[in-house]
Parts: sequence; structure tokens; C-alpha cells
Amino acid sequence: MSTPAKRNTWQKDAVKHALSEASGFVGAQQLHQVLHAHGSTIGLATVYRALADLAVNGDADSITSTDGQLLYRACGTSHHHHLICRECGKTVEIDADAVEGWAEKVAGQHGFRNSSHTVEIFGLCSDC
Amino acid sequence: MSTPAKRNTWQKDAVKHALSEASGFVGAQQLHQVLHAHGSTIGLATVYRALADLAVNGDADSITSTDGQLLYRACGTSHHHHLICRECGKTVEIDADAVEGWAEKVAGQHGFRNSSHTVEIFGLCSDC
DNA sequence: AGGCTTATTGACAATGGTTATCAGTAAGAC
DNA sequence: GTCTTACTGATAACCATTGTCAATAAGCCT
Repeated sequence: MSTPAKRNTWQKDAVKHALSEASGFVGAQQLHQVLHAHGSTIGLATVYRALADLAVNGDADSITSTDGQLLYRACGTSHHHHLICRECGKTVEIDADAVEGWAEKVAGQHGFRNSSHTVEIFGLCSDC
Repeated sequence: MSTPAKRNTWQKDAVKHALSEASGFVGAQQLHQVLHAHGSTIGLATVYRALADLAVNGDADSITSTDGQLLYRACGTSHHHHLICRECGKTVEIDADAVEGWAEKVAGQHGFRNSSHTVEIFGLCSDC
């Protein structure tokens, strides 16, 4: 009884689908507008809840933009990082095996356990 | 005349000093409370402005916490990253020469110019 | 020291993304 | 079909941050 059973709704699917259609990172408000533009009557609060769920389940990555907004992006479950264009928002997933090991090692050297990390690279892509 | 002259005020010094006294990252509200607790009558808006100035001038680093708050920390001007304890907030500055080069290289490989990056490692420190 | 210009301050209002509320709805089990 | 209750959605509440603007005071000039 500790964890209530989850239910499947068209709203959750809609958010998941809209997120996978989007390119790059998108905010909850932005996604809500897109859904409405396509005729959906989904509520804003529901978009927030669905996105939070996706992030928890590992179906989406989330970062906080420079102005404090929470941005989401659909992605696989494998661990990776992002290269993001400052101008157009174009996003490239990158493997960072070298960094993974480095982060773990540095954390260990300072007596830190259970380490995680965030790595984001920003720049101007070739189109901008 | 394009850039107005800066003036020195006890408020800016107070914020700078309070920030250097603090351990780990602190939010603007938090810093404002500390200052008031010490008898200062500084305004909240002023704390925000002073912190923004410090960040621009390179006298402070800023990150956004997981709940969206802007956190600041006094530090030198040299480029470095942070190892942060999830529990107590203890912070260690780390050099990441290896990562600097890697980030630049990866960005270049994908046609990105003018790259910058954020790297933060989280974990549990030896005291927690 | 006195005066002047204007950057800065501070109290408060406004903003805006996110979360809580709660009655109504519908998913899944029986 | 019926029942339980997780989920939804409209709205209000929240809260960190920023804008506003009259009052203040830092630095310059004389």
C-alpha cells in the first residue's frame, strides 16, 4: 500500500509523445502550448506531473536552463551527457566514458561516496 | 559614458564578506537572513544585485540547485569546478584540466564553436 | 568643507515558473 | 456493470527573483 498503483492515461502518452517529437530541451509551459496548438485539452498541471514522472522513470532527462526554467528531453536510459547550442537549442548526446571514470576517481580522492555528476557543454553549432 | 561608474558601498562589502564567511553554496534569501541576524539593515533586492555583480566580476561562482534556487559561493577567478556533498553542502574546488580539453575537443568534433561547460560532482562526504 | 550629479539603495509591487488544492472523472479490478 | 481510488484540470497559492521609483549618499569638482 506504500506505493499506489500507476494508471495509464492518454494524457501521459500525449506528453511522452510530444516530448519525443520535440528537438532539444523544452520547458513544461512550452510543451503545454504545443499540445494545445494540436488540439489537446490537457491541463498545465498534468503536463508538469507527467514530465516529473518521466524524469523519475528515466524516460526523460532534465536540466535547469540558465534562467532557472526546468527543461526536459526524451532520451534512452543509458547514461550520457549533452552538447547544446546556445542559439538554436540543437542538442547532441555525447558519451563521456573518460569523464565518468574521472568523476568517480576525483570524488573518491576526497572521501566522497555515492557520486553522481552533471556535465553539460554549451556552444554555437555550425548553423548559428 | 556607455558604462556608468561603479561606487563602493558598505552594502556591497557586507554581501561580499558574508559570502566569504559562508561555507558551501548559499542562496540570496539565506544570505539576507544571515545579514539581518547580524544586525544589518540591508535590503533583499540589494543582496540580489550585489550577488549578481560578484558573479559577473568573477568574485563568486553560481549554480542552480536542484529545486531551482540560485546559489552563490565566493571563490578565486581561476576556472575550476565543484565537488559538493548532497547532505551537508560541503564544497571542494577541483581542477579538471583533463575535462577542459575533453570538452573543447568534443564540441569541436560536432562543429560547435565558442564552447563553455558546466561540471558538478555530487556525493556524500566522509562526514555524512 | 560645501554643492552637485547620479549610481545606488530599499520598500514594495509585479512577474512567472512551479506546486498545492480539491471536486469531478475515469482506469483497472472484481 | 459496479466500485475503489488514482488521475485530471481549473484555479489559487507559493516563492524566488526582478522591476519600480522616490530617497539617499558616493565620488568629483570647486
